[in-house]
Amino acid sequence: MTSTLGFAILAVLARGERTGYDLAAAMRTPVGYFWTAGHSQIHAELQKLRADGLVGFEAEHGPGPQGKKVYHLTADGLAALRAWVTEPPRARPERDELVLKTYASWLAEPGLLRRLFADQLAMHEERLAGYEREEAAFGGPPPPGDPRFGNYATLWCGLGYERHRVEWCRWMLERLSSAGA
Amino acid sequence: MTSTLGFAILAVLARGERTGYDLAAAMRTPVGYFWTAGHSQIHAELQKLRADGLVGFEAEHGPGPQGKKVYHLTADGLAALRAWVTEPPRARPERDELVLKTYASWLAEPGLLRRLFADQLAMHEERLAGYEREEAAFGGPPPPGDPRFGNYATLWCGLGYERHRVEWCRWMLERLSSAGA
DNA sequence: CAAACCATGTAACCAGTTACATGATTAC
DNA sequence: GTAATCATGTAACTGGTTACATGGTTTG
Repeated sequence: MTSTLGFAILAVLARGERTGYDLAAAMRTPVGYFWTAGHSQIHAELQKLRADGLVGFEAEHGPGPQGKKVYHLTADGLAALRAWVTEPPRARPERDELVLKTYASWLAEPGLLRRLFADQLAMHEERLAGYEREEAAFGGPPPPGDPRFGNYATLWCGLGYERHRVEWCRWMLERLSSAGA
Repeated sequence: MTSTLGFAILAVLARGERTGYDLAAAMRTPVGYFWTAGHSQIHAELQKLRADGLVGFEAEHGPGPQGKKVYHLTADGLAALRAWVTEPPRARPERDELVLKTYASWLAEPGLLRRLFADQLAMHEERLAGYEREEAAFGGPPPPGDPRFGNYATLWCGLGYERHRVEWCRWMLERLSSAGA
């Protein structure tokens, strides 16, 4: 029973062999935009994946007390990843603290509330601008089948999400202003 | 150090006294759209909130081996909730399994992938239609300061989110169709 | 030679889920 | 009377975070 984190690791490894350290870096950027994990979790998961025969490694001489291990997908690992990709995602409960605050926002001081949403708006506008720069660097979507299609399609999702968030923050600020201080 | 779940409970209690059972129901609908918890977690959290003096309860005779406890906010609880509402939300790591699958989608069979996104599209269209019906029932936003403002504003966020998701699924399907197979 | 980076691992803790356990009240 | 609902709690487990622990390699 491979966990979602396990598949996240397999998905990175499908693009080329990596050390645990490299995987941790990938789990910050770009995979961190939709799935994250610290290095301690990654090393533990790699041991499980290895026990299940989904990854293997070559030990190399390198830094640290244990040297380094370069992990790669096995044939079984690739097959498991391929099968997982098109299966419907397990529904996870939503958890959005800003929306929860919004639910209780009728209790808040209007000035402080406007400040909260103005800050959130600025943050999402900044992220959006960053994604737009990234998108421009692509110059159009790569074809499905190209690994870069995965990067582009997730970026496109991020663009849509940030736009939605920006619009919602602006809508909130309008509502909060029109009702006076 | 009250947890976010603690504030979710306080936010519900701010609208009126409730039993743990009632709180669990609220954590399914409507709060469940942005924060969820099972009843076991809620009872445990209520004990902590009580130890911190943020809630109190009246024991009543009722069903079950322990009777029932009707919880209410204390003055401290209301103050803590008010202070929390306008503080910036703690950044949580994103975890979106569908986007992770998308990242690995270059490996997938095109037909199965189209099926995945068609199903997701149908699901989000259905949710969107439901939210639109709810929105129509409001007949415009209540003023901030009205508890119903909280409900309306979170609903508006949900509407935007579902629209974004619908658009992204459609974009994916277009990309996947134009590339043949 | 010092700091930053590369590299792997364990342990303790916290949050959240699922399963177990009990039993009164209400509606049919 | 029986089933659904109301009602509260504990225990075991899983996933994830933070802190602890070690030490080699590279760059300035």
